[in-house]
Amino acid sequence: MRMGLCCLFKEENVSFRTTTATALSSLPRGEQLIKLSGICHDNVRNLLLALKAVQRLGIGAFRIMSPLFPRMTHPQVGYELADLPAGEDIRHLLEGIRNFAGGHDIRLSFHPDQFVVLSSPHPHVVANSVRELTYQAWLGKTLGADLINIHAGGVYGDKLSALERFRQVFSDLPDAVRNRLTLENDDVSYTVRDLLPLCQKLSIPLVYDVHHHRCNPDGLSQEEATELTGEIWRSMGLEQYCHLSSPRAGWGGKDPRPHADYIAEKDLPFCWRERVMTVDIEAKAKELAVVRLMDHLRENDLFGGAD
DNA sequence: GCATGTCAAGTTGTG
DNA sequence: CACAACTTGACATGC
Repeated sequence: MRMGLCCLFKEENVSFRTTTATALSSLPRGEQLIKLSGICHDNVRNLLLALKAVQRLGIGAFRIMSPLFPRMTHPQVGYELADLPAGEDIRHLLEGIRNFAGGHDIRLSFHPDQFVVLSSPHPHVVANSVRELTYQAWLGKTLGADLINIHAGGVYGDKLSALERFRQVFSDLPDAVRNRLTLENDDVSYTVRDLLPLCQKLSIPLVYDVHHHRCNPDGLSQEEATELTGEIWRSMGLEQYCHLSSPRAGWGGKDPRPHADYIAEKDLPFCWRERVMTVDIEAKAKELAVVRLMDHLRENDLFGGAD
């Protein structure tokens, strides 16, 4: 089992900067680009530090912050790498990051935020989403990240029509996006059972989030969901990807959806142990939570053959 | 200095 | 019907 860290660190001295469109708008274009250049340069240097920390800690996957290059696709203040004073340096660093990740077998992924919705009935929402995905696919190609994972989006009163809209948009996506796109079951709308037919038919890898499955059950057992989603990954020659988290207030609490600082060991599905797969750990204590879970598995000799 | 509210974008469920 | 949640730091504002 390969463990993944999501975006940020608790104790490692790695951080990512951002800026807002409002703050940028008050500057002339030249100063905007200088400011953005500094932020992007810092972020790329920190991404390399992040991967070095991940490698040192024995973590095998890393989810990259979507706004690594903040506001890059914004309609007013958007920009390209070539526009930035440090653009060439940044391009160099990106190449170094790809080599480091590839050389140390660190799997990289992206997880665009909630504004990326391909099933929306509103054309402008879909258009903005495709633009954002195109940016992330370019970044994925440059960095060697093979996965851009999104949710199926809104229901709009009828899941089947929403999924049909998704299917049509999906077929028209640029290759670089379509080759990386994966779908994940969410905690309110789309379950594994909802997504399986679409994913099987279009060969879209399905990221199985067991926490969302527990919050939003669909009649499938965890073993069934693991096997059925795993079959799609296997048929495409890819290592299966799953998500794991624990509820902040426990399973008896008011709302089980907010994530806890650490993973409760009993929340790791039994059938995942010994399985060849990547598991992103979604926990507030970040790398500390990943390391703690890996230590637990190692102490109990539950890590499978790969370790 | 420090505390606080806002920030591009969508959708759902709660109050 | 308005608003928080999803998530985090940067920035502007006001004391």
